[in-house]
Amino acid sequence: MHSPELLKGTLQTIVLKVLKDHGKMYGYEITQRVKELSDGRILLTEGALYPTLHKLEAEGLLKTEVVNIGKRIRKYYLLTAPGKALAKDRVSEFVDFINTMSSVLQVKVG
Amino acid sequence: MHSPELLKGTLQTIVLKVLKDHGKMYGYEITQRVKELSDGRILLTEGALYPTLHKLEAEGLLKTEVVNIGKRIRKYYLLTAPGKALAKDRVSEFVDFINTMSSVLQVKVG
DNA sequence: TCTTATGCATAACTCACTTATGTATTGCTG
DNA sequence: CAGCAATACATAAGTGAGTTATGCATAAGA
Repeated sequence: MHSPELLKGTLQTIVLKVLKDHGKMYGYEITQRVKELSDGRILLTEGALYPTLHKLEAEGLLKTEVVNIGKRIRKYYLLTAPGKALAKDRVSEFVDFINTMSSVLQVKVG
Repeated sequence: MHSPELLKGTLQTIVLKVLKDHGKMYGYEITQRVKELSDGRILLTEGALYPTLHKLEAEGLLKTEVVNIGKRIRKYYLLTAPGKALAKDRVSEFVDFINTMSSVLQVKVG
C-alpha cells in the first residue's frame, strides 16, 4: 500500500471482518488472506498483527485454539459473539467514514 | 467523527482538495467548510490543522496572503501548481485505498 | 456583562503503528 | 545437501500524525 498512514485505524476492522467471513484462522493465514484480497496492496506486519490479536483476545472478542502441526504450533482465532457484533459495527463505521469522506472530497466511489 | 483513528492520514488530502475546490481560504474557514461538507462528522482541530498548513507552505505546495479584517488578521492559503498536482494525486490515492478496503471488507460503497 | 464565535499559534502528550530483533520448523532449489 | 525462502509465533524500541491543552486577541450576541 502506497501511503501506510491511511491504514491507521483499520487493522482491527480488517481482522474482525476477515475472521467473520472466513471463520477460524491463524495469524499468518490472516496476513496471506489480506494480501490476497487486497491484491498485494495491504501487507499486514507481524509487529502490528500479533499484538492486535492478543488485545482482542484479552477483551473477549476472540478465542483461540492451539493446534500442533508437526513440531510447529498454530494458534487459531475465532470470533466470540461480542466479536461478531463488533465486526459488524466496525464495518458499518468504516462505510460511514467512506461516505463522509466522499462528500468532503467530492468523489464517487464503488 | 466516531473513530478519529480513521482520519489519520487524511488531513493533508482533505485540506488540499478543499482548497482546490473552493480556492483561496483561511484556516478557520477550512474547518467550517469541512464541518459543513461532512455534516458535522469531521471536526478539524486547530492543533492539527495549523501545523499542517505551515508544513504544506514550507514545502511550496501552498502560498499565503495575509489580510487585515478590522483589527484581526486572516491568513489566506492558495494552492501552488505543485500543490494542485499533489491534491489530485492524494485524492486518487484515497480512492484506490477505498477500493482496496472494499475488496478486503467485501462491502459495496457509493 | 459575559459567554460564544472568530482567528491565529505552539507545546506536551498519546498510541497505533513500523522497524528491528529473536526463535524455530519446513520446503524448495542449485 | 547446503543455504535460502517460506512458515509461524512473539516482543521491544522507536516514530509521527494526530489530540489535548494552553495562550493571545477581537467581534458578536444574549
